[in-house]
Amino acid sequence: MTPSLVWGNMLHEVMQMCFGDGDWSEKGVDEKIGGVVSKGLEDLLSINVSVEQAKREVKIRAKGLKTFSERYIAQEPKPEAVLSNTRQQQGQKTLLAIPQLLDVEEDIWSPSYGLKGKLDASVQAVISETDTTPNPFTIASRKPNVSQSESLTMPFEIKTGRAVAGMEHRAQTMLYTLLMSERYKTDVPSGLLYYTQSDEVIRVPAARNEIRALVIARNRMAAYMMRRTRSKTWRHRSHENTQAIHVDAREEVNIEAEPFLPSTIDDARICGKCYVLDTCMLYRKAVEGVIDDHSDIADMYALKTSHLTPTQTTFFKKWEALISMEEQDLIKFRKEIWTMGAEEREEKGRCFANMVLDVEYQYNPNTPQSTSKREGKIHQFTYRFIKANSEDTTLLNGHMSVGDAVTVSIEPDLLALARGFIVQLTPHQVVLGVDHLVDLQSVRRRNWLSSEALVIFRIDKDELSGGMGRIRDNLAQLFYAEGDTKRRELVVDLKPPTFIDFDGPVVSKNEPVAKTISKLNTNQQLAIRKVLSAQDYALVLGMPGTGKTTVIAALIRVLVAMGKTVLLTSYTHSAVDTILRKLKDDADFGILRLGNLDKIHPDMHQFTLSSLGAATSIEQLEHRVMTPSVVATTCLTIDHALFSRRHFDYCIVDEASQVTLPTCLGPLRFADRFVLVGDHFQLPPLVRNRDARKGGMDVSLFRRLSDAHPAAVIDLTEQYRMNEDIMLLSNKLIYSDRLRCGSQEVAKQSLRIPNRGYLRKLHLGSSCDSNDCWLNRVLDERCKAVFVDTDGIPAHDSRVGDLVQNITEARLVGQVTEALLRCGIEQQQIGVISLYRQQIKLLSYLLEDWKDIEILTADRSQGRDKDCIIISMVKSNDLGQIGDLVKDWRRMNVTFTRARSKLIIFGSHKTLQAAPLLEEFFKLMDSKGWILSLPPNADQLHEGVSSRTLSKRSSDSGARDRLCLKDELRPPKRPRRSDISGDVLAKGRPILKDLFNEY
DNA sequence: TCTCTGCAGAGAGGA
Repeated sequence: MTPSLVWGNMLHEVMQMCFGDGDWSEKGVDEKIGGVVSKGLEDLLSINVSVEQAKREVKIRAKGLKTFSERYIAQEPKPEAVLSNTRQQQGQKTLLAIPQLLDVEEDIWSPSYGLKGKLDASVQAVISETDTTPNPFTIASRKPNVSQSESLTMPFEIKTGRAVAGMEHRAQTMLYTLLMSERYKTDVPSGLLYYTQSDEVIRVPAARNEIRALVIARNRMAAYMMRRTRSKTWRHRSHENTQAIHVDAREEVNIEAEPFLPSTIDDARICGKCYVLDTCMLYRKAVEGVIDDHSDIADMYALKTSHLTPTQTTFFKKWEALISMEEQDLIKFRKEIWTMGAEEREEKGRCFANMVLDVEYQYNPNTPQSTSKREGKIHQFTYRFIKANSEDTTLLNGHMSVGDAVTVSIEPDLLALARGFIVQLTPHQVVLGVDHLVDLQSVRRRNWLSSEALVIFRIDKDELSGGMGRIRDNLAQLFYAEGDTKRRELVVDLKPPTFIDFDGPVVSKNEPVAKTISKLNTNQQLAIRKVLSAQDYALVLGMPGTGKTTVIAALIRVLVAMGKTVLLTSYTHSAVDTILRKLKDDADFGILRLGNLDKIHPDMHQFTLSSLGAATSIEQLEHRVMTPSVVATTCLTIDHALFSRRHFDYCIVDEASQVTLPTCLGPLRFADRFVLVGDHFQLPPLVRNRDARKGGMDVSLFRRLSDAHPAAVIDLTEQYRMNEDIMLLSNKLIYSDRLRCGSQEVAKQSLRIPNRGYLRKLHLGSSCDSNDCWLNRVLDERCKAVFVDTDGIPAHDSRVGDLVQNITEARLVGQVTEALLRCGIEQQQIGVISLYRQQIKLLSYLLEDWKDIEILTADRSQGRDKDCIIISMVKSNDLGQIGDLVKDWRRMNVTFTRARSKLIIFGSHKTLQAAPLLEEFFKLMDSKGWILSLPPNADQLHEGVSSRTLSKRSSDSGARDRLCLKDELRPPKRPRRSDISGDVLAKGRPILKDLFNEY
């Protein structure tokens, strides 16, 4: 971020506002500048400039706006409204008037041209020629010499910097004519380029030969990118033929990334001024392996890269390749938005096709409005969409869930009309928070439709690949000449971390802190002491329930009491908020929570900038972001302006065993020392691409460092969560008895049922024998861990496209849950877990009326606990298909260890016992007599339970009226195999050369 | 064998 960038940004916005309201008066412009500047405080913060100065700077640059408007904003061209044309011939004079604004900041994606762009303004302009001499423009538009006025649709590009029309500006404007002609379905023979410094408007003809050259250049660049992604050169040196199996063979995997970029320009003058020089030279050295002692830029090259050792360049090369592999899996989905019809993609579960805007919907947010760009710039408007034909299938079948990023489009040409994410999802409607106004009338106008025409939208899951760019940057930051040398040595070279002697117990003069510490057990106190003695980093391995959160919270208190600042991060929002919850009530220091408001837990909104209202001065904002001792955010959200100004004493990364190495690196460079907290017996980082996984991308930094330096690790083994029955499972199956109960109280706890009367009532006049009733037995206080075997019913799983669900099991879970609640258990005490997303959606719908019951996937449940956990294992079939998810013992470990007093697992004994880990699990459960086999029709025995759920639902209003479980939970449509051949992809649209999509 | 997490991002000038 540089000042001129910021002023440019702001001036753009001011001018766009003037275009919008037609008020170009000095007063009007001043007011707009005031508004824009106070909205952009975050930018001012990062360049360290006051509001007053910013206003002055923008004002100077906005001086010409008045003249511009007087000259050009008119119905017909005025004599002084000169339009320059760099290709103009002698004696020619062209005049311009802009009578109408069509749009500002229009986002246009064009699959036909393989281009995207964001237009400063789209205008309807009148152009008159006062000379009839032929010129390139008239030739380009193939029109005869014109002397009269002509009304044209044109892109209007604003340039606030250098006052000369550079090649890039012309090229950009020319490509915009291409995009615009497609979106407006009309000829766009030229574009407008306005330079604020010189008050000049230049006409850029869409010259055919130049556009052709640009598209060729675009394709060449795309070819380079594709060559890399298609490259078969990432070979893994196979160990299959060798006898020597290393403990961690992945370290031996050799990844060969071929050079994939155009060769460097090697021009000292050009390269010396280039803003990507550091990155360019790093790739030249590490990936391309260029040896250069003679070229024009040899000195520059040496300056930027001679500090790198072979180990370091190899490390960079390897991780760069891993990131690229992983990126492939994202690009794969991403290109579908460009090439696949809505219905086809809906079948794959990544699109809602045939949607219409629900015009009656009014959004009523109960969260505070965001005040800063970062906290929800994307959530500007809220809309509800419903299926055009209401009898269509439910929206719950598919890969799209609340929180997912989406794009809203109208086929064929209005792609990505708005972008945003899912706020709410029910079977028949979806609520979106988006960045652009969705106005039906303007859409109809745009598509030449009548004012009554039905507008059909498609809502696509958007695979944001932006995260990849960030982690690439994280990685590169380690290797730059001016980069993070300390982390380079520790992470790449595995330099041993140093610890100073730290004698005696941890004491603090601060009384509350002393009290906090005294409450910790010996183990936990050791962990704190380890951190305090660490000069570089410390690793805390916390087994389930051992109080990782407590230790982190205590650690933060101790550090802050010592006058230290702390950057607290984790990969997920929920983990960050879990720790803040511990600090929430009695922290006597400042806490700032950064991130998307819609994703931050409502209880933590008090720590966000929004909760304070809009800042009125830069000093106020500065105070708010620079002074809090603790800043909390996710690993990926480290692009807030404050990071360009602040440096912390400590960075704590929670759940570090779940974060990939380059992601984890991100926050570390903003602090002197770091603390990683995790447990590699729980879930590893999620890596989609198989090759990337094989190459070792799922080895977290936590794992890398703890393997290399066991002395830096401190174990937390005393757990305070599970009673001894529940702990037994994890201890026998995973931790080899290392886990201990922290107290007798914990070991013996059980879920107390306040009111068993409900169960008696349920069985009055029921066919179910209450003495032997499965519900009765499951709810018994002595029953602390139980596997409820559904084989007797049976409860088969079913598929929805790629997804798996189990309807009967969902209903059983519903019944137990309702029984628990009616017996007096609080909603907050219950958590429901399944490994499968589709099952989660089903359960969420069934248990919709109890908002405080948490329903989580196994992966999301990590770090959480509840008094009573109900697990739905889902897989139940005669083919013995168990799926990979169950086979990962780390995932099973997580799900089993979430419960404090009662663990109820529903599943098919027969199906699941085929998994080795579960086989042992069943042996153990059996030996303890903890397996309960359900009788046939167990799901039908307690009609009172389930029908109540249903009747309650059907009394609700709206689309849900039409629903009943049978309908809602009906078996899925079998997905049709799509026949992809090149020419059907773009529905007849011309793809010039769609290299990027490989077709 | 089908699952899990986050992330806005093209363009704002430079010369």
